[in-house]
Amino acid sequence: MPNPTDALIAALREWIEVSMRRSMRNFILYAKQNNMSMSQMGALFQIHRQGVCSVSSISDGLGFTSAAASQMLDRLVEQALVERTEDPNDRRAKQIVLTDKGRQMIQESIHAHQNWFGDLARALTAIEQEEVRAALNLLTEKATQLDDNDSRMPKNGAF
Amino acid sequence: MPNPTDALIAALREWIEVSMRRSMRNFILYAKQNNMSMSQMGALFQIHRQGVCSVSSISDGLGFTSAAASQMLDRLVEQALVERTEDPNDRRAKQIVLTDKGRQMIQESIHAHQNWFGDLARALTAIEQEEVRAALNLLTEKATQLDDNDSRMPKNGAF
DNA sequence: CTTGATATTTAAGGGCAGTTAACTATTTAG
DNA sequence: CTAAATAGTTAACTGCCCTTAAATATCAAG
Repeated sequence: MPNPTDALIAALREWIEVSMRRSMRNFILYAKQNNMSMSQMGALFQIHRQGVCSVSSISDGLGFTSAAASQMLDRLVEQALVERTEDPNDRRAKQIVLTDKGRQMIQESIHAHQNWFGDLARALTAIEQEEVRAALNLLTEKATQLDDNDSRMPKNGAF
Repeated sequence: MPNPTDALIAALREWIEVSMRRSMRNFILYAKQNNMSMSQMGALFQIHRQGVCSVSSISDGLGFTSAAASQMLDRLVEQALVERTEDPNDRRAKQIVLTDKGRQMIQESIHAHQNWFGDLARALTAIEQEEVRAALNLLTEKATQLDDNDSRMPKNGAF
């Protein structure tokens, strides 16, 4: 006996299943074409979200040791995707930022996993488009509020 | 000058960004806790979607060689997550199916990345829940039709 | 100034992912 | 029946991911 909330949860589940499959497929394809691992893409997104960050905030966000992050950064620096400079406020720490090339890779990967949105939008009538847009904006708003209140969802999370 | 379609695409982009981040974070966490790589989880989902499948359909779906798939299946069989038996119709081929343990892992991973849906649904009024549910069902329906017509989105895709 | 904590790096090593190449077994086509 | 194609496995190898342990440099507190 599904109440309205359960019905909505079921709808979320179905939509996330189909949308995740499409988006992840394109995203993984893009990563593979550019010889990037999931961890590397995760690190890039993490840095993108934070703007400037430390080695340990990357390792914390991705859930592995700072030694691993340091080594992965070696490879990202070598590919000129990120820059690693000394933090002037604390000379033990490093400041990690994306290079232009790194930012471009982020943008391309986002575009790659969203390249089917146009087809989907055009499959809807103008009225449907407006209704769906309103619903999605509402969901996004509430989910963002959840993020803000949720200790399990730190600002520095990758993806 | 955003027309309605562009506005919808923007709404999709925002929602997918926030929902993917939450869902993927939980999914990756679950995989890590069970010592599973992304490739292994992808293979498991692929087998789950197809019910019964061959080694080469897995390697095709995930985009690598059949040798790699064969080796990965060794590890999944060893963990008792999948079963590999001879195909009675074609004795060159193997039939790959999930074990109960494999199915359970799929279910748990889905539950892990959807454990925030309830919080989100309860943040909406009853009327909003119904509107959002209708919009999501519409999106799911149209996206599924896209899948059916889209050669880039084969049935056997992982994720 | 010394002691202890913090941030990062380096070194060594285990394990998985994925490749190519060679091989076996089976099926299909002529 | 034979030749070619197909399905999968195995072996050898490369490279990345990630770990622990130890080292370096800096900062912070007394």
